[in-house]
Amino acid sequence: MSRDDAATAALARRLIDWQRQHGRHTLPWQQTRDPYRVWLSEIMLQQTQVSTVLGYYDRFLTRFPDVQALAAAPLDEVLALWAGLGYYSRARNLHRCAQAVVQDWGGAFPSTAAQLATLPGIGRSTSAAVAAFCFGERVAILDGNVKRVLSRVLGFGEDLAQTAAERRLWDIAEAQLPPAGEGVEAYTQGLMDLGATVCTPRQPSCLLCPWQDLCVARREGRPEAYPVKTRKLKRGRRSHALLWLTQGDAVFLVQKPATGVWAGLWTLPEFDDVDSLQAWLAEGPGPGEVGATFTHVLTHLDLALTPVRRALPVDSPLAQGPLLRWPTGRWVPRAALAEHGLPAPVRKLLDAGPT
DNA sequence: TTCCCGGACA
DNA sequence: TGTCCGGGAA
Repeated sequence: MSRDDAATAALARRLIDWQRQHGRHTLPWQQTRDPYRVWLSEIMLQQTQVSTVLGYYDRFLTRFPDVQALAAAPLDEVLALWAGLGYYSRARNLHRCAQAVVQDWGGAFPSTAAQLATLPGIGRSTSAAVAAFCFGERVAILDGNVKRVLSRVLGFGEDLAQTAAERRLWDIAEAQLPPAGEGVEAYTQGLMDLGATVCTPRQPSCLLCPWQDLCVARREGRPEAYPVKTRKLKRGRRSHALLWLTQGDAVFLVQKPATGVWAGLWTLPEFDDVDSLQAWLAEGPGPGEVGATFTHVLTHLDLALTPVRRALPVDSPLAQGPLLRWPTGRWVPRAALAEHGLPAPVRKLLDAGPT
């Protein structure tokens, strides 16, 4: 074993020891090697914080206790349980993946990272996490936490917006793995825990870090300078008026198309602007009440949304014919709202208002 | 309020 | 390479 190999092994060993003493061990998806449970948690944790996932994971598992139950469920029901988590293509791929596991793998997840990565919604990092946690495979993850931790400790200063730099960091992540048979599970969990609880994006707690004495970023006195990422995201801006039509206890909702923003979720009918919405109302029930505009931010888009509320009398004929303009539309009583997947801002809007 | 963060896929 | 969300920190 060369000196570098020895140093690498010592680094991994220290992280493993730290994870066992100071890492997280009681998250709901940690007391199991069941690939279904681990996979579900990893998909939910993509782009999403642990504290957010905690509110969804158990509920989802109660409704879909195994991959067969999930595969057999209607997509709408999966989306309804996913509503509020964001990135709804994850829920579609989750559903497709469950069906692939049942149809192509006899209902049991494949046991290698390479095979897992062929399934919908499972990329290189997620496949590695499942394979390491469930099957002990010696394979590297590289999610946002790990990019930060590794680039800091090793002083990796290349721009991760460049594909070549990212590829090199993947190679480094593989080279840092502990030797075979030496606890890849605790090592992988340790990287996640370190990134989530110690080596945070801002104000990292370096004094709690098992690698503090050899961390390049700390020695340089600027841990927050890593990882290096140039990003020039110019956000576009779009505005809509939302028709908030109620009748008694019910609200009129339409289902979004299968692609695009909030794919497959239920929302209020959209107009290009308040004027065109009011023009439509003027032909029927009369003007609505214009609410305050609020902004919803997506990765490349600022959505400015203005709700316009109008209540219809209980037996109004307008509740039927004119609404045929929206083929997917339906009246949803308050009690049935939970069965419909609503985007977070729409859910908040409806919860805040009357009816 | 505004800023910042984070994987997979077409 | 652009497209997908929501929450938490500043």
